[in-house]
Amino acid sequence: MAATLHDVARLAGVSIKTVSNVINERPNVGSATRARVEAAIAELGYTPNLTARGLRSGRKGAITLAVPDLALSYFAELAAEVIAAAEAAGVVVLIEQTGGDRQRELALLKSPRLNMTDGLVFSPLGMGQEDAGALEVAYPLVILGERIFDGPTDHVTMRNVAAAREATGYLLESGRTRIAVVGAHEGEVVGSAGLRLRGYREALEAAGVAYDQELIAYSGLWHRANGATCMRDLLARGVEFDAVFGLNDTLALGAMRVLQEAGMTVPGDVAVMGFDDLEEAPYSIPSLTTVDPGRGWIARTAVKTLLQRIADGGQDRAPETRLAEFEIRRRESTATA
Amino acid sequence: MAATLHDVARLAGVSIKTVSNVINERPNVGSATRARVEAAIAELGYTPNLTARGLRSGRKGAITLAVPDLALSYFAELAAEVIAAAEAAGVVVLIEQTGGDRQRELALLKSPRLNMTDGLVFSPLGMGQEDAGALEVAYPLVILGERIFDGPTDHVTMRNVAAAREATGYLLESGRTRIAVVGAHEGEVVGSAGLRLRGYREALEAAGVAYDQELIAYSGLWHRANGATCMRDLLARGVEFDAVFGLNDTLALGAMRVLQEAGMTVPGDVAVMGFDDLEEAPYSIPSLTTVDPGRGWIARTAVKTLLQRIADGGQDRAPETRLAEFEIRRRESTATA
DNA sequence: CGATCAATATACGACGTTGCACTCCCTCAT
DNA sequence: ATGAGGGAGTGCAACGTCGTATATTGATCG
Repeated sequence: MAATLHDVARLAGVSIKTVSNVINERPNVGSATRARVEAAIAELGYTPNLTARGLRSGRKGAITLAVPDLALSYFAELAAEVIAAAEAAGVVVLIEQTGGDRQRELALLKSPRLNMTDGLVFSPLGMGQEDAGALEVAYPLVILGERIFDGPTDHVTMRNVAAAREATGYLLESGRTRIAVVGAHEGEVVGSAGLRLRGYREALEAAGVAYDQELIAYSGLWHRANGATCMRDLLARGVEFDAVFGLNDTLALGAMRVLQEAGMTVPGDVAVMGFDDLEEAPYSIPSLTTVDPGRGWIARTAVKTLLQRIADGGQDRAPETRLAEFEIRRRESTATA
Repeated sequence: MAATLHDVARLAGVSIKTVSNVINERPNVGSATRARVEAAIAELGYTPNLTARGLRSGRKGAITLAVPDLALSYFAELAAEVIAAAEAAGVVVLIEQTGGDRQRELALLKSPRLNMTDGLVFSPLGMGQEDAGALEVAYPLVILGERIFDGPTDHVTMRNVAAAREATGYLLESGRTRIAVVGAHEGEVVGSAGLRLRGYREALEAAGVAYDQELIAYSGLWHRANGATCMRDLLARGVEFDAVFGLNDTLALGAMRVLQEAGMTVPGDVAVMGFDDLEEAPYSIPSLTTVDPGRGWIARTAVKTLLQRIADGGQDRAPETRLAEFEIRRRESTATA
């Protein structure tokens, strides 16, 4: 059995409350007493029971991170940074996977499991603007991503429209005019797909290039396989293009593979642009030009914001939206001759 | 404030214990009473306080998974499967990252944070056989990987030697005789690198091909960049080879990129074999032949074994080692003309 | 019709911790 | 000498749940 405060108190010859005070570094403990208590703690190998502490104090020292799926690189890298940021603040992270399924996401928001932690960083994928009401919850919540705006909670996200506009603009400037899009979602307005497509259209418009519906390839989940499928579809339809904008890196890499299979050269025949700046982007062949959306900043800010809310307790400050800065990472896949 | 058993009991006009009995589906609750209690639960939106339950019962319904880094694809995909398996058993997963650092790993094993969960699935990377003693801990522990054998705990792992032998054998059978190895660890005997290299040597021996030290490229962490570096090193040294065995997929992909940069064709000039069967392996160019080491099975088995130990309580059954089956996934990177 | 028994429901305390309110005693200014 | 001030340490209660022991009820049986 693990030692308790009682055991330590008995050994040190003080009250259990004094031991508690030593552990929590409170004032009003004499240095001799403190030393005695610390010796007893060391001797018994005492560690505080975090469950009991959580019950008594209401603080658990843990947060939940909910993402669609850790097998999707973007979310794995995001999770890695969230865990690191939380650890730096002395907090642990519990991870839930929703599969990007709206029902599971809505269920998660009401799950009793959440009361195991002090708050939630939530990256929804299936929910939409119409579900904003479901974010009205009793615990601290920070949402990520671009499925819901102006919700009742803090929101940390990236500048999708501006970044996609700049990415597209970069392709246009380097002389490409027929830019295919891979991974669009039919009819979507908000959501990463919708917003990035909007940035794409804005850039075309600014450059006076006509938007051509033919160039848009639609897909479901942003898996590599779907990027490949989109590209096969474009090729099968015989659409002419000299550049591809993958709405994320995974799609871009899948598409690039098919392009090369089909005998086209990148960037010679076709330039390829991604979005996310995954760890693998510099190592594809050719290396992938992409948008670094500020993932690390997003993770750190989400954690900081959530912990702030938790520390604030019940006070209702107005919800805030925080936007990460982005940057185009120029690599080989868009090089000009 | 969230409702408690007391609130429900008051509303339903029964004792708090009866409510508890309803929630825990115990017998000896009349159906009329049960209905009344359930109505009260619904009306108040009561959910059990898991912290209090954890304190009282000693079961928290959560496990910890400790891995080096979620940004490493192998561990991200492993974590995804561990979480899925745990969820199926109604258990949540808390993730710790150790950075593969021996000190942090040792510290984690003694961390008070672990008492927030019921047990640990631990994938060490920095610890070695000499640290086996540190695995003697008071909580249920299942270890993964190949850093420590015959330790005091359950162990779930893959058949590294056999799989590497078969992978190498496959290259030999398809006519390759000068097989470079990427990602070896100098002097390592256990550990994935050491074991896979041993499998490689065994296959060479079985085929009567001499082991050539020149063909082995060493690296630290199995990042893509290190695969690239190894390959640059091999090319710089002017070593002749007609195949590359990357000790994992990430290394193989990094190496393959450099090969192609250098103007060599895969699999024409050089065949490339990986290990892990990452989600991206089928989508590289060319698609990567690799060893599927049974990651899903490992995740499920680790969770099942841990939950079994937890359910068993203090009984000390002898520790067991469970080995996953592997399979070679034949793809383009090793095709023969 | 009273005794017996199972089914149903309850009361009490404990899990290990921390917040609050308290006592004691020493110091220091008046 | 007196009282204010505050450092040091204590005791009690409570967080919300569940296990154990016990009380109550109604049904069954000889």
